[in-house]
Amino acid sequence: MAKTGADTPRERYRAQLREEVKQHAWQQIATAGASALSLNAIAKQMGLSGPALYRYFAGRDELITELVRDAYRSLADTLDTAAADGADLAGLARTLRGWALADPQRYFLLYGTPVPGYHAPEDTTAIADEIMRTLLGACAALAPAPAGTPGTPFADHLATHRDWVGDHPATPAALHRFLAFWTRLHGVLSLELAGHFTGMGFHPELLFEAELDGLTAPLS
Amino acid sequence: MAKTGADTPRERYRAQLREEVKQHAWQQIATAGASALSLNAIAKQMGLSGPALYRYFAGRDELITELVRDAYRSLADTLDTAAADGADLAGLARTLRGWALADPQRYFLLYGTPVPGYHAPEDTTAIADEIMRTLLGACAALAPAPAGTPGTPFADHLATHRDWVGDHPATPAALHRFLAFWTRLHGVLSLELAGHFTGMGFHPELLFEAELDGLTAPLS
DNA sequence: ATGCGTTCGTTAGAAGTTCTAACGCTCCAG
DNA sequence: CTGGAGCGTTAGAACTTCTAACGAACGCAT
Repeated sequence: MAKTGADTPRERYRAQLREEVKQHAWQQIATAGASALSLNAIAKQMGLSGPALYRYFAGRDELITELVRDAYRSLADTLDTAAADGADLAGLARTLRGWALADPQRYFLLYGTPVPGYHAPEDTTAIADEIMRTLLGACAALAPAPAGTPGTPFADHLATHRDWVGDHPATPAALHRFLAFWTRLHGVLSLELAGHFTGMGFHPELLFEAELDGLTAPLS
Repeated sequence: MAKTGADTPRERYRAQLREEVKQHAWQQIATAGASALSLNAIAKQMGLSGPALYRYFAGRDELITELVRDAYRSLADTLDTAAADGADLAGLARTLRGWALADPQRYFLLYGTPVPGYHAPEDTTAIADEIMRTLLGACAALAPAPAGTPGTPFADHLATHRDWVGDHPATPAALHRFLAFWTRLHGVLSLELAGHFTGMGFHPELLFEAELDGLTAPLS
């Protein structure tokens, strides 16, 4: 099952050193942001000199892509295990918040300001889709609105624009709920993590919970 | 009134060249992002060489700070004139969306991923406060909920945590509405501008309008 | 156990970047 | 018209990513 094929000592060493590089990179990102990531500094921290890291990463971009992949993987696993432990939509929301607060720059690496030229490779978007499916499942698992409740106009639009859903059997109302869930929680989280609430006096967690309340109730 | 005191020819020239630098900087930011902004490239584009720009900006950081200030000023003015033209909360929301779509990287410069070390100078946060006040005013101008409607729990919290409001006579419900307005619209906008909706098939504008509908109705 | 070849880490260097220092030139003010 | 302030230049330091060439170490196969 493990495709972590580290049979030969060389491959084992290689994998280990790559991990160590990534660990230093995360530390550097957390303290100075992703744009300030320096291969040279990492090499120096590890006791080797400059170009040595190019044996392990084709360049700065590949390292960052690898970090993005790991971050997506970490979030997907965190949400999946929470869901497996019986977390409902609200539980997943709090899990997401905890994950984001644990390392804001990691969250921003996934959902922050995009670099205009950069296009994410196929497999990272695949993990992003997995995350969406997990959350969408929790949205679909909520008790549906009582029969006769009129659907939202946007849900009607989603009923005919659900390419992104794949074969998930979610109702348009669930799709609308998922998009509201995603965008609202991202809105609160990203502004909080960016420090736009500091000095305002209120507790961001309470705003998060207030939004969550509106999200688990029937959508207006 | 105009503190734009460009009396002497030198000061006039200086101000003009600063503007030209900023114009090139915006162009460069729009195409490659703020992190890729290069003083050298701007100098080359303008026909002068490298260190010449240090007569006009103390460094890259001061240039970026100036751009942030201009961006805040632009957004504040755009919203203020819209409000002066009688725009209500929904109108201001659409104005905000138009402003953001016109130059996504400018929006991200204000509300995107923060640089861990950086602290915005006093005056930029003052303009940010002005923007908040404009939007808060539009929230307060909405028809209040019918008497007897129970306030949200978060509004109760805001009733005792309103340091940030200054002396604005907004009700706790209006404060809650403003925060929901800000975070929800930022959520939709930032994900849309970051390209996270591309390929999903639905129209982001309709999601924006759906969120706006929920925002102008009484909050849950 | 002993080559031999792959892989590793090194230094050297090119092409960038920001930013400082020192030097003329130009233009404006008194 | 002359002195000084301001402007733009080149030189250079200290960085960055990344390529190229070299020696050394390691492990696999014989």
